[in-house]
Amino acid sequence: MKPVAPSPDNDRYQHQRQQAIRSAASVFAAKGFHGASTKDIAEHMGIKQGSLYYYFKSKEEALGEVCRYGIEEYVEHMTSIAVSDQPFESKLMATITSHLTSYRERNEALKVHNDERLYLPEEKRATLKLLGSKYRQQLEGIFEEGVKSGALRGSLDCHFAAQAVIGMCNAWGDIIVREPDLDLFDTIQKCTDLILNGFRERRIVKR
Amino acid sequence: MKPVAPSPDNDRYQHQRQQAIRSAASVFAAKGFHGASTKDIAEHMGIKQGSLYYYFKSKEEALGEVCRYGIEEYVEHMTSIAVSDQPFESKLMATITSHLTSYRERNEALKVHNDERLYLPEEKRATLKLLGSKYRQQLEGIFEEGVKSGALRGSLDCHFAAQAVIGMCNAWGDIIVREPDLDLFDTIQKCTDLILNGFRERRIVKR
Amino acid sequence: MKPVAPSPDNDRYQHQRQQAIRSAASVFAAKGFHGASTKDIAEHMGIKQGSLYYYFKSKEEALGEVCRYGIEEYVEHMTSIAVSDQPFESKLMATITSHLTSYRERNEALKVHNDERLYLPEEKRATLKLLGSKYRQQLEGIFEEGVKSGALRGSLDCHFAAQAVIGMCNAWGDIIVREPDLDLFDTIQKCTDLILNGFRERRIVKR
Amino acid sequence: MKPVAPSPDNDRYQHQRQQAIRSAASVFAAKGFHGASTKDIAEHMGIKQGSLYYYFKSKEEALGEVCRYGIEEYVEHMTSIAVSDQPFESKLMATITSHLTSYRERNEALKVHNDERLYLPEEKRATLKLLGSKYRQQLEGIFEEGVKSGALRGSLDCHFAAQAVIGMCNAWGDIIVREPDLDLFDTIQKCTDLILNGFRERRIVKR
DNA sequence: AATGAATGAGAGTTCATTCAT
DNA sequence: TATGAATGAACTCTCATTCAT
Repeated sequence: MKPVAPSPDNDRYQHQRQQAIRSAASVFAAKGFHGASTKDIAEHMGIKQGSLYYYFKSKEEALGEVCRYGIEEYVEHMTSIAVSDQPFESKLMATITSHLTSYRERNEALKVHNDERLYLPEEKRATLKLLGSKYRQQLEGIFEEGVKSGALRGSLDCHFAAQAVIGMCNAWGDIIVREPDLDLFDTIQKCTDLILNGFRERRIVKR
Repeated sequence: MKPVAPSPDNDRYQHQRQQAIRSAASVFAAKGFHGASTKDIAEHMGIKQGSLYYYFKSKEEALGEVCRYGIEEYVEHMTSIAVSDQPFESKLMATITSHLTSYRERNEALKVHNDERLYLPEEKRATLKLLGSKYRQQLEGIFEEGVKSGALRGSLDCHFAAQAVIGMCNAWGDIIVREPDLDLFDTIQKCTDLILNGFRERRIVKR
Repeated sequence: MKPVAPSPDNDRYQHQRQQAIRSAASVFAAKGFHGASTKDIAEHMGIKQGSLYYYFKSKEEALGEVCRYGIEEYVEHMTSIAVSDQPFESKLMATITSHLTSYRERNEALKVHNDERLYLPEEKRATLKLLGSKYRQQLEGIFEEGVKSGALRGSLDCHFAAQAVIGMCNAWGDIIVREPDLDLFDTIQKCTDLILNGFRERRIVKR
Repeated sequence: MKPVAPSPDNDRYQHQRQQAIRSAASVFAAKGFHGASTKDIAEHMGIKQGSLYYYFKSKEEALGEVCRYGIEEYVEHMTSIAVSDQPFESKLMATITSHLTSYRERNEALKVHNDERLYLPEEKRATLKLLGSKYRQQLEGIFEEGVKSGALRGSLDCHFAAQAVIGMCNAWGDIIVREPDLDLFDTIQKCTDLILNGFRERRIVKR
């Protein structure tokens, strides 16, 4: 009675809408928001252009749904890592694993979130920003734990570190998408190692 | 060299064309290739829409010119770093400085190259790819030197390392654009430090 | 009579269809034929868009029914006035009363008839025109009686007079709809007075 | 430099735009705002659909311009009648003449104003309402003079009278548009006569 | 060297209509 | 009797592009 969308409890409708979101994610990821047409999306989904509007009020709403879908699960995953009872280094690796796996496996919606969310109206962007901030803050918390436990240097700027790691993971994500032959597990190892130890040769210091 | 344009030797023409490229860079950076209109570009430049076509054959050509302009200088800079006679660590820092400075100071064309070049036809994209590869290879070379000199660990995968650093610099570039209060020099320091030493506490090992 | 519709004798069906006509009248009156959507009508009636087509073959048929409904009762009323056995002045006042009352009380279908019937196909418009002409002719007849009885000037062009009175009543109808505080009875008095006596000061002529 | 519209001082542009307004008036008058398409208007004007947008920002702006054009000259005419130095009866006749002539000669924009202005946004409607009110008030003033001079009955409700006359003129206007053979001058005479004297036989009262 | 004017292709969106259920 | 789902045509509007001047 209250929702405007047609019979929101209807399973069939929900299922089809989910398909529509996935199609939109795919097309937006490939061509960008402005470069993609609603016809492209409909065709990808196997329906006619006009029928898309049974599931979305507008192209922009489709973008909004894709972005939300892209980041939501992702943030949930991070939450479960953050609250878990692992030592710092495991949490870091779990984060990187989650991030890169997500890129490789259903990266489209997340990529759209990262690249195209600026075309959303201010209001929706604010909602997404909250989710993104939550993600960053949780990662920040993990770094703070790491400092406390002595695993990380005391001088570390945890805010900057969290931002940097997110950015790096996105960059690595692009690489593994671009080069499908890269071994995922191997890459995760390397990335974690880089973040923890850097590239420099360890000098053994005698005292 | 490609004297299709009217009075190609004319200085005034070349100057105006350069202005047009800069305007296009600015507008493409702000709105994306498809989101920007030729009218936007013309207005930014202070001429009328139709007059743009005196400088570009098409909107796509404008994008091509912006991308080339964006990456060219950038690669030249890297070349001069690579062939210079500094120790490894200076070269690394010079690279990061060049990258981040470029983002903060006239990042627009470079940003367009990074984000919008996929809308170029295959042919032009190939040209740009060559330039990008050259950049990466030079950076790779720097890392190889670093390994040889003992500054970097012998186990380092220099190809991956170069890709990673480029991606990281782009991510950091986004951050410093997003947060204009960040101190540029300070950030450069932190980034170099992270790449070299990682976040981990250095354990002093006695022997 | 035109038993294309399912179960034409069914009382429930007829009742629902009448509701549909009233809803259509309401929506057409508010938004105009082209400005109103079948969804608007269905919502006003409390059913779903597609279900309207159980009652109407097309949106146009709905318009046709509304127009017919709007003018039919109206003409019937005029007929009963015309054949009644009152003096001319009572008939005139009864006509105006009927017209203005109709506007104030359930003017929607009549308003639709007046404003939107031109969107009907020629054929249906002809039917309505017949009804309208009948109305006008009956009014014309009343005026002719008035002339014969000496109540009206012998020089009166009864055809023009009937047209004029209908137009004036429509105009007054709009006014009383627009200004809901206007007293209906008072307005009827003024209108009748204007038609009979005009605005001019009566000069008493001595002989 | 300041105006957004292309070179508003340019004569050619202004002339073409005027043509566009006239075309829009014609098409809106025939089919109503929602029933008319921009293609219809463009075709009527002899240009292509998209080119219309060189002269109007939107279909709605076109409607606004038509309505303004429709009522503006009309109100000006009334003003010149109101301030003129004629006796009451001449002013009344001049008003009716102006109204009916306008309907017959370039009735389209005025008709559009009367029938379709409700589709304008509140803001523009307010502007038009001012003009309409001015017209009515001037007519009201004419009636008040008539009462003062003794030409009209002292009991006359001048506000209602002005509204009524406007409504009646619109109704008559529709009639003369519908019946092109009607003699314009003759009709004007009859209408004036009706308003002043009514339909009733004048009884000569002896005293 | 630059512009005003026009175009045509294609975009997003709406909506009357159909039909299986 | 009524609906959810889909369609396709038409609509308003945008925009890259052209060209005479």
